[in-house]
Amino acid sequence: MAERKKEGVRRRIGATARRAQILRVAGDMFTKDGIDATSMRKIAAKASVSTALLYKHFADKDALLLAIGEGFFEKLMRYMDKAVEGVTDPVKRLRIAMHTYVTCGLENPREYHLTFMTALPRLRRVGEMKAFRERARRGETMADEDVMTGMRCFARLEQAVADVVKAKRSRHKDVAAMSEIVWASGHGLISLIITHDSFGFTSTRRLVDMSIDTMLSGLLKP
Amino acid sequence: MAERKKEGVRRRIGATARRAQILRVAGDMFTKDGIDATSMRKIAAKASVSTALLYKHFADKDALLLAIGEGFFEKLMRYMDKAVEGVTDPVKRLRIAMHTYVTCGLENPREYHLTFMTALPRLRRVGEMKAFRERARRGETMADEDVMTGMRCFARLEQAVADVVKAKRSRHKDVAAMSEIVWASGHGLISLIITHDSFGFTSTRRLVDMSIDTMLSGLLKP
DNA sequence: CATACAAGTGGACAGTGTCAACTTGATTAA
DNA sequence: TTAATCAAGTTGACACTGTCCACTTGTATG
Repeated sequence: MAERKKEGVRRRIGATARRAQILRVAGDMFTKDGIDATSMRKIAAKASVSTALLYKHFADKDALLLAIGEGFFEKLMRYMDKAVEGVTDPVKRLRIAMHTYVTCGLENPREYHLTFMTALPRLRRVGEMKAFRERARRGETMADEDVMTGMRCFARLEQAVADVVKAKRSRHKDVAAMSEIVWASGHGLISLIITHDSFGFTSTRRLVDMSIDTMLSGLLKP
Repeated sequence: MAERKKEGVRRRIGATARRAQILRVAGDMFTKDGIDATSMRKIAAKASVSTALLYKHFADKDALLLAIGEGFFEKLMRYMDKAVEGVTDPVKRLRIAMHTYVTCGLENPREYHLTFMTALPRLRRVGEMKAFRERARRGETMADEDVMTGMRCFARLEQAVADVVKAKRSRHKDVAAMSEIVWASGHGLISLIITHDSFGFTSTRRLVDMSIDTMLSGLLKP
């Protein structure tokens, strides 16, 4: 056996390392070329690995997508934690949290799009939701974990809102509702800007500032 | 030739009628089963027509999706026009316009998802945008027309905002920016509610009302 | 009746997600 | 050293996809 195939060599690097490598490669390709244009075969080729191996690490293409989204959630959370660090005034904290969320989305449009406008909707999409729920019920640990980072991310925002309420600076007291509203306005702003870029009558900077100001003066006591 | 094939009979119904029929069938299937699960072949089968015929009426699958979105824009516009009819107070008009937009989105989640969260992003998606722009430049009348209804829809909102500004009831005077903010908050609310339905701490009704109230009290003079 | 054109079809091409069945490399136990 | 074991990796197939060229057919008009 002096000779051996050049292609098809099995370089073993360990399961977790391979998983990370696949995530890196796939993430790059999805964000650069789009989801539909990035096939499992192409990902496998770029990772110098067989297509079937992808399916040993991820249940299907959507699961891969979702795992990439996870990464962005964590990035976002690090951003937000760092930004509010040391700021004590609750209103300022909330303003900074909102600003950071929007900025992070606008600065990483491809990742934001992938995570909040494609990966999650893909799972929740009407007609696929039921399948997803059943899959989760059948206990594929993946599901719980994946939803969690998103939850923890939202919890940060909720905490900021709760602090404002506790300081009696807000008009209402319903922390959950207020948080959802704040998130919605930020999310709407990001998704409209990064997809309908032809609506650029107003500079992005001004739009973001105005939006956050408007939201805050609507929420806070006069 | 006494005998003739049962399958493959060519029933001619005219180009516009066929186009409408295809749109109807495809719209139903896309909203019911999702985009990926609805193939061109399945659409063709349900419309009792050959697959190739679909491509005589629509350049590709995305064009078909976009045309369906068009239909929803028109529906939305009719809703909004009817809702503000006869209302003279500009602030009330704006509130009603916002409410109608959100309600329409929530009541037609599949169509909204298709139009604002899939069809348009599909074209604008990073990496495909360039191709779309080139296609448009090569003068495929379709493109201009399709963008237009969306524009006209947004123009309605802008008019409502402009009236509020004209009546000197608003804090700011930048109509374009205000309109974009208002749209963003509504869009964010709809898309979060229809995809992340597990965030149902707050009732949808309350969330919508609170969101619009907050937005308005942020925009209007105290 | 011939002709011309719109409306419609068949079948192929290259590519897709997925997975059962198999092979290989490294680590342990005798 | 050798045998056994099991995770890590591959081959090759299946049924399907979007797309489109070359062709046929219906119908209205001169």
